[in-house]
Amino acid sequence: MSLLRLRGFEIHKGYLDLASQRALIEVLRPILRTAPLFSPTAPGGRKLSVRMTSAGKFGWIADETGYRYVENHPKGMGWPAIPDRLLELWHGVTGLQRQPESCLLNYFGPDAKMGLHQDKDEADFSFPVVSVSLGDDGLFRMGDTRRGGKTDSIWLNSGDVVVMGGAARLAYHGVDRIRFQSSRLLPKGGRINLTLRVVT
DNA sequence: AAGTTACA
DNA sequence: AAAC
Repeated sequence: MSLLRLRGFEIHKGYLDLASQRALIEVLRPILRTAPLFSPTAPGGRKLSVRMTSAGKFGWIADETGYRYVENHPKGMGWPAIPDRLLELWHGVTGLQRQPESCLLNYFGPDAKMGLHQDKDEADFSFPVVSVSLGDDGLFRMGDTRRGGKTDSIWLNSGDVVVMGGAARLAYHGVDRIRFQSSRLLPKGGRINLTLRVVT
C-alpha cells in the first residue's frame, strides 16, 4: 500500500488486499441482480462504452436529455443501498462524517473507455469523489480543470483507490483503455470502477 | 465531449 | 495530440 499524489489526485495503490477485493465483489452481486447493468446513451445519441448501475439514494444516469442523478433505475426500481463496507472505505479514506449518497458502478468490457470529463453534476464540490478499481487494469488519465491542458496517466490496478478532492475535484479525467483479462478477480474479465459521491 | 476520427 |  502506497500513496501517490498526482495533480491533486490521491492515488492509494493497493489499498484493498485480495480478500477485501473478493469480499467487495460478493456484496456487488446482489446489487447487480436487483439493479442490472444498462448501456447509457449520451446526449446526441452516442452510446457510452461502459455499462453502469448505481447504489444509494441517487444513481447517476446519462440519456438523450443529459446527465443527472435520479432516484430510480431506468427500469423503475429504486437503487439498492450502498454496502456498509463501501461506506467504511469512504470514511477510512476521506475521514469525513458525511456519508456518500451515490455509488456509481461502471463496468468496462474489453473495448470500453471513458473520455476526459469532469464530475460536476453534484451540488457541493467541497466533498471529494472516491474511486475504487476492481478487476482488470485501466489506464487512467488526469488533467486539470480546462480541456486541452496537459495530462498525466497511470495504470490503476485492482484494489487501488483514488480520492479526487481539492484541486482534483473538478479536474478532467478519463480511462483510455483497459488490459482485458489482466486480473483474475472477475472470472469473465473486465474492470469495475465504483465511484462514491455526496450528491446534494 | 462520460465520444469519434484522424494523424504524427 | 487535436479537432470537432
